[in-house]
Amino acid sequence: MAVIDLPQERREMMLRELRRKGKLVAAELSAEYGVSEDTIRRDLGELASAGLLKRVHGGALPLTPSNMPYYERDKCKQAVKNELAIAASQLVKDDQLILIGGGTTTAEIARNLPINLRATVVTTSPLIALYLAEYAHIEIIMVGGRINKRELVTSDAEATAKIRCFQADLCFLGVCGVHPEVGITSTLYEEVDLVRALIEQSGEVVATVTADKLGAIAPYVVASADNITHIITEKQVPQENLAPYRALGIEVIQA
Amino acid sequence: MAVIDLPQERREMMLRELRRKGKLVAAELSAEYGVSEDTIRRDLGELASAGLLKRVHGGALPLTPSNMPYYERDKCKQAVKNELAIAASQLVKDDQLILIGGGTTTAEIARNLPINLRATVVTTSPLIALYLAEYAHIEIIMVGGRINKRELVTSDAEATAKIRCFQADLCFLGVCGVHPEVGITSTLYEEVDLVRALIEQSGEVVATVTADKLGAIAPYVVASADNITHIITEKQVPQENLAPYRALGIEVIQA
DNA sequence: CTGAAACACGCACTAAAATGCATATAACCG
DNA sequence: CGGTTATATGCATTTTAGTGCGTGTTTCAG
Repeated sequence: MAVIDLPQERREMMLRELRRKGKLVAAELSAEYGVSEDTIRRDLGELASAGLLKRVHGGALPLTPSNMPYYERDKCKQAVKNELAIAASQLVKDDQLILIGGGTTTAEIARNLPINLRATVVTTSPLIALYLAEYAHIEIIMVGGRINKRELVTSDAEATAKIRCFQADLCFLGVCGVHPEVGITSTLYEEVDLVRALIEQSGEVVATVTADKLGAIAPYVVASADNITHIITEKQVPQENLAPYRALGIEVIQA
Repeated sequence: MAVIDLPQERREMMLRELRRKGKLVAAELSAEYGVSEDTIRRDLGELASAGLLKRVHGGALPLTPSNMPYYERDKCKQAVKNELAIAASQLVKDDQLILIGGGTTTAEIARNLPINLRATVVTTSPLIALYLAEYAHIEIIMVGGRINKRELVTSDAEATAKIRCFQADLCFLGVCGVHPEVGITSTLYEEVDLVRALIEQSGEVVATVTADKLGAIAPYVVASADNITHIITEKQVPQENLAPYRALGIEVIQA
C-alpha cells in the first residue's frame, strides 16, 4: 500500500477522496491517514481557505454541492452498502481486468477501490465511470448502448455483445436476489442477458448481497447460484442461512 | 547499475522517478543517490524553479497531480456557460435525434433542456448521460469506448465509429477554438476524429462558444468554420467580431 | 437543557528547509 | 604546467513547517 509521507500529498489525496465520495469526515480521515484529528482539522482549514472545499462541522463538503449527480435511492442502507463495498474492494489486485455491473452497491465499490490501484475496469454504468475517473491509474472502458434510466446502466444487446469481447479476472455483480436453488434472479428482463454475459466472461464472480436479497427470488432467472465465486454480505446474517451457499463452493465473506 | 556522476544526470533521473512514482521524498533520494539531503534539496529547488515539479515540504510532487480534471474547469465562467446553455436548449425540437459532444458547456446544455422534451440523445459523456437520466421522455444512447479522464468522454476509434451509425438532426459541440479562416480547432488530438464525425453526421451544428474561444486557435484543426450552422456566444461580444461568421452563413445568437 | 463530540488556541517538540561558509574537484587559460 | 575560477558538495546554524497534546470553548443531537 502506498505510504503517505508528504503532508501536501495527503491533502491532495483528501481532495480526490472528496470528489469521489462527496464528503469528508474528520474522524475517518484521522484513522485513514494515521495522523491526529488536529492535523486533519488544520489540513481541512488550509484547503478551505485555499477555496478547494467547504469546511463544515465534523468534516468537509465540496464547494459545488450538485455537480456530481446524486441519487435518492442510494441513501437507503448506505452504511451497510459501504461496509460491503469496502470488503469487496479488497478482492481486487493490480493489473487485473475487472467488470462492474450496475447497481448502488457496485457503485459504492467503485468509490472505495484502493486509491493507487492499477487496473482496467469495464462498466455499463456512467455513474461508475465518473467515480472511476478520480483514480489516476485505472483505465476505464465504458460499454455503450441505450441507457436504462431506472438502473442507470446500458443493458441492451449492444452492451451485452460488447461485454462478450472481454475475458476478465473479476466481476462485481449487483443482484436483485440470490437463492441457493433458484439461483441469481433479476427484476428486469432486459438485464438478464447482460448479467449472464458478465458472469460468463469473468473468472471470479463477486456478488455483494444485502441481507434482504439473500434467499430472495425475483421474476427472471439469470443463472444458477454456483456461478458465483464470492458472496459479500452483512455481518449479522446467521450462519445457517449461509451454509447452503458454502455448500455450493461459494466463498462467503461477512463485513 | 550505472553510476551517477553528473549532477544533471541525477536531476533527470529524479524527474523520471517522479513521473513513475508520483512523488519524491528528499530523505529517500539522499540514500538512493548517495548524496546529502542538502544536495537533494538544492536539486529539487532548481527543478522547481525550472517549472518541472512542485516543491513541497519533505520532497516534491508533480505539477499536475495527473488528475486535475474537469471539476476545476467547471466552476469558471459558470454563470456565462449557463446563459449560453439556456439559449442553446431553445434550438431543440420534439422528436429530434441529437448528438452531444463532451465539454463543460455541453454538459450545461444537458441540464437545461425543456423538461418535457421528447427526443433521443446520443452522447460520449457519462456525465451528460446522468444529467439526461432526469428527463422522463429523453431516450439516451451512451457511446462506449475508452474514457478520456481529462475530458470525461469516450473519444477513441470505437466511439467515432459508433457516432457514424447515426444521422442526427442537431449536434451540440463544445469546442476549444473557432476562427473564421482557420476553422474549428481542438487542443486534444484524439478528439479530432470524433468531433469531425459529430459534425458530419448531423444536420445542424451548434457551437457554444465563450468570448475567449471566439477567434481562438488551438493546435489541431477539426474542420472549416462553415460546417457550423449556429454559434451561441456571449451578449457582450462586439458585432464586428461576429460579422466574419455571419458572412459564412452561420446564424449567430447572443445570450 | 445537557452531555458528548468537534473545535480553536497555545505550547512543546521534531523534522525539514534556508543560509552561510569551507572544501574538493574539474574546467579554463596563459 | 600552474594558477585561477566555477561548480558541486557537505557541514553548522538558524528558521520554519508540521505535528501531537492539553485546555477551554463551541456546536450539535437527544
